Parts: sequence; structure tokens; C-alpha cells
Amino acid sequence: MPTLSGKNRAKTAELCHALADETRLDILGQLKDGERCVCELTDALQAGQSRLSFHLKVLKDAGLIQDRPEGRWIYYAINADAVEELEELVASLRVMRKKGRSDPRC
Amino acid sequence: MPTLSGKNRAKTAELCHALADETRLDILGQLKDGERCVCELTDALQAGQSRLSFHLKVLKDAGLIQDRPEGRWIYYAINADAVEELEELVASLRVMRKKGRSDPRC
DNA sequence: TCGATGAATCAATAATTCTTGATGATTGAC
DNA sequence: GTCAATCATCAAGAATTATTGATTCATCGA
Repeated sequence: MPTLSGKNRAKTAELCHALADETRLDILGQLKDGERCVCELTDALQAGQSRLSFHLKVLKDAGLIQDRPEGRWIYYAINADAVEELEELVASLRVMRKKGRSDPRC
Repeated sequence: MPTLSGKNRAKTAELCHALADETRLDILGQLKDGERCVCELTDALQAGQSRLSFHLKVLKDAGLIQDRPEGRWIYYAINADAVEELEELVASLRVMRKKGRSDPRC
């Protein structure tokens, strides 16, 4: 459960950082339709293999994707749990009904 | 409407980048309870003024917050529209029911 | 066992981003 | 008009992140 403040704020930042890159958004766009191996992604995204590998690691470390080795290939897929966590995070940003200031200190 | 792929992918990345920093998450955590001026934030977050100003600009450029000048002060508040856009983005990450591969190419 | 393929990792560089302190603009009080 | 307070901006340096090409590792088929 990623939060805005507190102990796991760093985890929240990591999760968002993983989303803050066009190449990684492209990857997620591909994985949205189902799992893909790296060579399919290099093909679809016209990106170098080591470059994709780097970004896949960022996404995986953040928990956004999972990998499933199968023979010579490694299939990546979106981790649904992480998406749920993102939903909670965004929900926590919902502005309070009463927008007024709580206690002016200036 | 931020999307994973296509033309406004860059806008999506900018939005997520704005969330990918602990200081900025702290700021949003403060603004969640209502608008705040910069000096309140420097006070609450124990951060230098130019540092906060930098991060507020990042958040504002991304559209996540709005500012409202009033006399000597500038009050910042979360932009509800941007939160809605984030909700749409996260929703677009929802994994398809049928997780199978669409067309293996390896 | 050998060669080829798919993918991770490494080292070096380039590019971005963050922090800090200094300066500048604007506002309100006197 | 002067002064102090609030905030933005700038420049310089530090730190982090991304890209590239080379290397390494593991797996599979011949």
C-alpha cells in the first residue's frame, strides 16, 4: 500500500519513477495486451536489447511487471497487484471535500 | 487524457515524473488537507525555500497543482482534474482478462 | 560439444535532475 | 519612499539516470 507520506513514501516514489519514462510507458503499452518476451519488445519498440533490458529491470524492481522464464525466453507481464496499489495511491490524492485551510500559520 | 502510448505519452511521463520524488510526495501529502502557502510548506517539511519552489514548479508544470496568489502569499492546491487524469491512466493499465499472448513472434 | 540465440550485466559516457546559495521581483507595513 | 517578508529564478556543482557497445551467461538444436 503505497502512501504519500510515511515510511513507504520511497516505495511510492520508486513506483512512480518507473512510470516516468516514455520507453517504459511503451513497454507497458505492449504488455497491456498480454505477456511478451524481450525480443518481441525490441522488435515492436525498435529499441536496443540492452536498453530494453535496463528499463525492464526498472519496471521489475518497482514491482510493476513480472517475468516468467521459459526455455530461452523470458516473458514479461504486467503485475496486477502493482496496478491495484497505484489505484490506491491515486485515490489517496483525491481532494478533500472541504478544501479550506486547516490552520493558517503565516 | 494521458495514455500509455501515442502522442501524449510525453505528458503522461511528465505527470508520473512529478510524482516520482519524495519531497514532492510530501508536498502533495500536505496539500491533501487543503491549500498551503510556500512558507507553511517550508515550515512543515523542513525544506529550504528555493528547494520547495523548484519542486512546486515541477508539480505545477505537470498540472498536478494550481497556485492562487493572494497578497504576499501564493497558495498551492491539488488540481482535481489532474487526479482524474491519473485515475484514467492507471485504469488503462488494468490487465486484460485474457492474459494470453496475442501472436508469438520469437 | 559446438554454434547460435535470447537476454542480463558491465563500463564509459551523455543527459537529466536535484540541491544550495545568491539575487531579483513584488507586496504590504511603516 | 524604505524596509522586511514572501516567493521565483538563476548559476554552479552534485547526484542520479539513461544510452551504447561489449561481454557474459544460459539454453537449445545440430
